[in-house]
This record gives sequence, structure tokens and C-alpha cells, in this order.
Amino acid sequence: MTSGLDRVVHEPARLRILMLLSAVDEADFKFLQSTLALTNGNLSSHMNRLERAGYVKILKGFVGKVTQTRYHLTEEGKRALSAYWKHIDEIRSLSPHVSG
Amino acid sequence: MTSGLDRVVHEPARLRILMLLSAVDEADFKFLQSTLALTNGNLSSHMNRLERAGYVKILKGFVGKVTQTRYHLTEEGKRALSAYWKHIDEIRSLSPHVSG
DNA sequence: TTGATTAAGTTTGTACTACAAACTGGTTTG
DNA sequence: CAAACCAGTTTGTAGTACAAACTTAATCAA
Repeated sequence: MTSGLDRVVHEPARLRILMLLSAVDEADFKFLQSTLALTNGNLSSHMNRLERAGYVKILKGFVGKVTQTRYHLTEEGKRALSAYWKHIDEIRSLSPHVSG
Repeated sequence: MTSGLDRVVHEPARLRILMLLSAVDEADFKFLQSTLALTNGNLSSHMNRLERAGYVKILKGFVGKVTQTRYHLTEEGKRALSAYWKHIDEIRSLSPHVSG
């Protein structure tokens, strides 16, 4: 029996990205970058990974003449996140002896 | 602001090991191995990592003439585990919109 | 006794990946 | 024009989870 935790979601930076997106549903690169304090490169690769997994949709557009990339949490992404927390709760309940 | 999640604890296999140990306090190699369905090599490296982190104490002994390795969760390990869950709760509370 | 088998872990090799540094393509400023 | 600046991508590297191969020792078979 493997733990089965979804590694795409389990990575801390991505987990925080997903949680943030699940709150605001859609956000742009700079907002995520500054809110989560990730480097450009790091954020970029995480977003690509999330897209490859189908958890996020990447929307490229313009604000005036300047490019802007926005990210949208997909239904699949929402499901994955929800399943992840369910799984975490299962692991957590393995022991009744851990308190805050 | 990095997520700050303790990577030693965050790794799924180790998290499950720690949760199990926090329930039983002490366990031997074979018990962990069969309960968590990890390969020998995998379990061995994880336990070494946990020892290096100071979260587990490795106790080598005998049962009859056969070697037996037992693992004991340290106080530091308990604290780390507890801090980990606290941190997870913080991340989780980033969004109120995720339900089971 | 000697050779094969099993047991209990450990060590080694590989494939993956998070991260930051360096880069790209475009825009604005002087 | 060049220099500086944006918004993001690509590249290189160091670290690591995992299983396969190995080690060391005990037991069994003849």
C-alpha cells in the first residue's frame, strides 16, 4: 500500500499555488510570484507542471502592449486538491496521539 | 516567505513512518516494512535520514541470535511532527473554499 | 564439514526534479 | 540609435527517492 499522495499537489510551492488559486480562481503571474515569493523560473516551471497535469489552464494575453499570463484552476485541479486533503487527513488519522 | 515545510517530514513515506512511530513509540524494521509496504532499501534509507535529522533513534540488538533493528521516535521527532501538522493547517487555511 | 538457502538490512546506480542563474523577446526611455 | 527594463522561459546543477544488487550472518541438507 503506497501512500498514494499526488506528488504534483504535494510539492509545497505547488500546494500553496493551488490553494491560492482555489481561493481566487484566477490569478496572473506577478500576483502569484509576489504573493508566494517564488523566483520567476521556479514559478514558471511549477505552472507548467500544473498545466501538464491538467490542474491549471494557462491564459496568455496583453495588458496594453505588455504580455500577461493568467492562470485558472480547472475542475480537475479542484478535484485533485480536494482528494489531496482527504488523503492527508487519512495519513494524519493514523495516529491519535499528535496534537497541535 | 517560503512555505517552510520540513522536507524530512514532508516526504510521504517518512510522514507515514513518523505517524506510525508516534502511535507505537517504538517499532522494528520488519514491522514498519510490512505495515507500510516499503522495500528494504527504501525503508533503510528513510530511517537513516530520520536518524540524521535527530527524529528517530536506531537501536540495534538481537532476538536470539538474529539481529534486529528497532526504531524509537525522539522528542525532537515528536516536536517536528507536531510542528509539521501545524504548518500544514496553516497552508490549508489559505483557502476556505476547499471541502472534502 | 561444506555448500545452498534464507534472513535482515545496507550500499549503489539511476531517473527524476526543485531551484536559481542565465537567457529571450519585446517595450520604454534617453 | 543604445541602454535599461519587463514578463516570463530555458538551462544547468545539486539533491534525492527508489529498487536492484550486494553483504553479513544464521540455518538447513547431505
